[in-house]
Order: sequence, then C-alpha cells, then structure tokens
Amino acid sequence: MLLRMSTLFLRTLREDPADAEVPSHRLLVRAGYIRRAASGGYTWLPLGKLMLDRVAQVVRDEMAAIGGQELHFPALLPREAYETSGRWAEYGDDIFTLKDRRGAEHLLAPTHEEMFALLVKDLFSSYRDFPVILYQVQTKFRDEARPRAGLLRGREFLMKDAYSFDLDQAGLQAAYDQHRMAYQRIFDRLGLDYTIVAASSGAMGGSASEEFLAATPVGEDTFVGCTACHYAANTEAVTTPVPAAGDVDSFPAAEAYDTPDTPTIEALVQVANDRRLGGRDDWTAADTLKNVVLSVRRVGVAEPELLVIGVPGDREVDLKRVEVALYPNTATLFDGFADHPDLVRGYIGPQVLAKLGIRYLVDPRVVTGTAWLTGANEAGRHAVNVVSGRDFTPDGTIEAAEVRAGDPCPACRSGELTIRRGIEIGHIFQLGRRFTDAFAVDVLGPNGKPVRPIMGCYGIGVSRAVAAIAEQHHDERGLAWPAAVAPVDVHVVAAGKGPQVEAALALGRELSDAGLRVLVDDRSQVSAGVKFADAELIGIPRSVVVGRRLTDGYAELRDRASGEQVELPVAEIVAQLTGQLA
RNA sequence: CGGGGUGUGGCGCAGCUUGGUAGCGCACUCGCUUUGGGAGCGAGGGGCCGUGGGUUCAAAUCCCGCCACCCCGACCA
Repeated sequence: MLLRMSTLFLRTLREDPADAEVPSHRLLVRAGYIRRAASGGYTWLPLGKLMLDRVAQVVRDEMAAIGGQELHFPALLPREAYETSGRWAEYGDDIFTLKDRRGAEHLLAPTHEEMFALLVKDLFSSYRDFPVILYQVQTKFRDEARPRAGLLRGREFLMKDAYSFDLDQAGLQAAYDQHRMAYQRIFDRLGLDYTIVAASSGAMGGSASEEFLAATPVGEDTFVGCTACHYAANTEAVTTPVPAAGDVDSFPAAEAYDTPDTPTIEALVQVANDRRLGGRDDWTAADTLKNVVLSVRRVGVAEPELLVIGVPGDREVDLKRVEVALYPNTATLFDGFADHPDLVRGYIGPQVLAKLGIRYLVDPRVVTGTAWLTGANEAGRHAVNVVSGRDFTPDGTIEAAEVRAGDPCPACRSGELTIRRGIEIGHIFQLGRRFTDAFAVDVLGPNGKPVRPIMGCYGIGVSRAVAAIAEQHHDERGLAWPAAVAPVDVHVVAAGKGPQVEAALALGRELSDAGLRVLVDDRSQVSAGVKFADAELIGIPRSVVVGRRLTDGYAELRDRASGEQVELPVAEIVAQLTGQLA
C-alpha cells in the first residue's frame, strides 16, 4: 500500500482546535485523523479510518483465535425485543428512539444482547450446537447526558461485542477465561498499558465482571490497586473490610446535647470538642455518623421512595457507588425537607427512622456494637453513644462511602489502596441467563429435556481504544503510534522539492512492493520543516528522510518514539525495514 | 438536570463597551525568489457575523426569544 501526501485527503492544523481539551482529541483532530461532525459524533478521515480498521483487525484476529464467529446486526432495531428484556425502560433516556412512518417505535441499539439471544433461539435447537461464541463490530448509539473528550465518550461509537453461549456454569467460566486471555493479547498488541480490575456488572446484570482500564489521567473511571497484593478494582466495585462487631452493652446510654449551629460535620466536631460532649475532647469526623437522605426511583415506579444512608462523617457519599449498589434503581439527593418535618436537615439520626418507616442502610464500618455521635432529630441537637444494634438497627449495609487512597485492601487486608484513573477499553461479564430467560431460549438436552443456555458478554470499545492509544502514545510534538496499529508502517519524507521527491517515491514503491504500508510525503511545494513537523504530528513509528545525502545514496532513518536517527545507505534502510516483516 | 462559557471565511482569533455595512494570523490560488526544521515579497479567492424577532436612517455591535457547541458538577447532609 502506498499513500501520497500530495493527494491524500488530509489537512493538518497548526493550532489546537478550540473545543478540544484532552490530548487524544486535540492531536487526532490536528493530525487529520478525525473531524467532529456532531456532538459526540466523529468523522473518520482516511488516516483515522486506516488506523481504526487496524485496531479492529487486531480484535478480529484474536476473536478468531478463540473460535469467535463474526456476524453483523442492524443498528436500527424494533422496540419489541428491548421491551421484552425490560431494557427499554431501564435504559430510559440513554437510548435513541425513533418512530417510522407507520408510527412503529424503534431504537438505535446501545448494545445487542437481545438480538444475539434471539438469534441463537432462532437457529439452534440442540445441546450439540454448543458452545458457541458470536461477535460483531458494530456502531453503537447511546444518548449520553454529556459527550466529552472527543472519542472517549461519544454518542455514536464503534464497539466489538461478543457473546458466549454455554450449557452450564463451567462452560461459561471457560468461555470467560478464554476471552480474558484474548483481551490481554489484544491490548498487549495495541500497545496499551492497562489494568484488569474487578467491576460492577451495571446495566448487564450477571455475576463475575472485570474491566480493562487503560491508565491515564484523563480517564473517566477511578480504580484502586493494592500496595501488597494483586487486588485491583473499579472504585464502584471496591468492598469495605468489615470490622469485628463490638459489645452493645459496653457503652453508656445514648445522651442528647444542645449543639446549636452545627449542620455540618466540621462544625459539629468543633462544638463537640469545645463542650466535651460525653466527657471527650478528642472527637474527629470519623466518630460521627452522617445520615444522607436519598430519593430512590425504582424502574417503572412513578413515586420515589426515601432511603437514608449512614456513613462515617469523615467520608462523603459517592453517588456513583450508590447507583451501582442500587442498580437498576436510580438515586438523587433528597431535597424535600420543607415538606418533611420529621427529617430535620443537618440533625438526622437513625434512632427514629424505623418509626418513620424509612429504610436505613449503613456503611459496612457501622457494625453492631459501634457507638456514634449523630443527629438527635431536633434542630441544634446531637446525641452521643448512639449504638448500632442497640439504639438503632439498620436494614442492611451498602457500599456508598467514597473510597480513599490509604484505605485497607479488602483482599489481603495488609496492604493499602492506591487510586488511579483509567479509560474503560474492555469489559467482560458472566452474564448468566437474564436474556435467555427473557426470551425463553431453550434447546433440547441429551436427556430429551430442555436446557437453557447461559451467556457471557464481552465488549471492546474499538473507537475508544484509538483514543486510549493516543493518550498513552504522544508527546509535545504529536502522536507516536505503536507499530502494530499505526495507519502505515513507514513515512518517507522528501526533504527537498527536486530529485528528492522522485527518489522518495521510488523508495516508497520499493517498500510498498515488499509488503509494507507506506506514506510518502511527495508534496513539491512544501518546505522540509513543514514536512518534518507533519510527520511528527501524524506519528508514524518509522520515517525515512530522503534529502541532502541522496547523491551518495544515503538517507536518514528516524524512530518517532525514541527520536533516534541514523544516516544509512538506502539499500540498508530497505533491508532493515523489510526485515521487520518477517 | 444544574452552573459557567462560546458562536465572526477551513483552523485560531480581534472587532461588540461607545451602532456607520467586517479584519488579523495560519491555510488556499497565481507569480518571482528561497530550498534540511513550520520561508520572503507581490497579487488574489473565499464570510446569510449561530438563528428568529425587535429598536434604529443604519445592527457583528443594543434589546428579547430560540438553537448549537464546549467545560465543570452530577455530592458536603
């Protein structure tokens, strides 16, 4: 393959686009890989399309290696299937919906579990047909509340979604393990630095679930690692080690005090120490129990219900963790205190919640036999020695508190958690029978009785992976692609407008004939400086500069990532570059 | 959904306060010069100033509405 800059549909930008903030967005636009076409929608220009296809090809290779079979669904689907699975309502505003000329409702698929389950039901009828792995590389649509950061969160994006169908849990586990290894090979080949983290299964349901996160400061996901063991998890999935329960009788009776003007934890701690509440002057925020009122909306239920969550006062409630814990229900902060005199804003304590009939969930640290400084349910009053299991009994625990660096590791309990950010580039789930149940996908078993297959689902954000690679492979001059996914293998630059152009083209043809993908900068009206700058911006891993030493048969071989450059006879450069093919 | 900001040739921006019929840099076209690190000189082409309405002799500029896009927050109890 030989591309010529003189005819390539490309325009590089000298300045950053005004609407781009993160490096991948800025550089992909500047280097002429993508153009914004709509909010959250991008056009792939020729260089970008080449790269996108190469990334997709790596994914296809490795899917084929585990026996995956590619097929392709429409993106435009009738409402019916998603109604049956319950996801029409569950996804809510996040799906694009539309009506056809007859008034029938459709959606632009955000993902395709329903269709795969239905297709297997349609074609398979015997246990002997299993196991099977099917996948597609498909444009997905999600009406994101806030598209951002170019390719990182769009409303239309390219995704590889694979589904395994097995007859039992052991089969599912095997398929899951195969995908896990295939994903490692894929992301290794893509040159990504990633971490596999325990995840919550979110919108898909199911049990075991892991995410592949590419570490970068601009990532939207926050994840933890352990200083002592291999534990890694999305903060949404981090579990809190549960302390041993205490003796509820070891505390004096709860006692309420006047604590005027203490609606915040800081003010409360200050006053508690000043007034030596309970005879102590060493109160900290961690000794207080903060009670947050949420309004929870259940899927398909119009009326929200109240939920109070109790967390140690030194921690915030992380609403993302709450959403995961309550999924598929959604929660917002309650703001109807004016109509609810029983709940005294800033002074809520758990002692009265049972009487009020309000569900109360606590952080796992709030175990039976722990005493707390908390609200006394009267304006300007708090109580000490309010003991869990004695003065109140929670309805359960919830992982709602924020996760912080330095928290104890739930796996080994000896290490501390560290926090990083990453881009979710892959997600694998043991989905279970949610969708085969929804559509009654049954096949005949060996004993003549019906068997219901169990599904796994496995996604890779292909377009997002391009952005993730850009985030991890760039410098101040531009992109610097890993060889395995660069749009071409070699960038031949004619550093001159005369005979160098012909020589560069000849070299380009020779390399191309040898099987390399080649881009030749044969522009005859552009100065060498501009060509060098463009080459660095575009980021092809190797470049060859044909210039001042053309007459004695030398050219210059450059490595984009390291910046190294050597002058060598052209024949030797050809040998080196083509040698890499083998 | 809430908050902030921005809409002016392909890109980046100025002009708006104080209305007078649009400008700069880059890119693009032509000519001459230059020729290994974003060249110089000269001559050009290209803009319903996001959109609808209003005020005015006159609106990119002032007033009202709408739309689009970007950023922040989806939280301190």
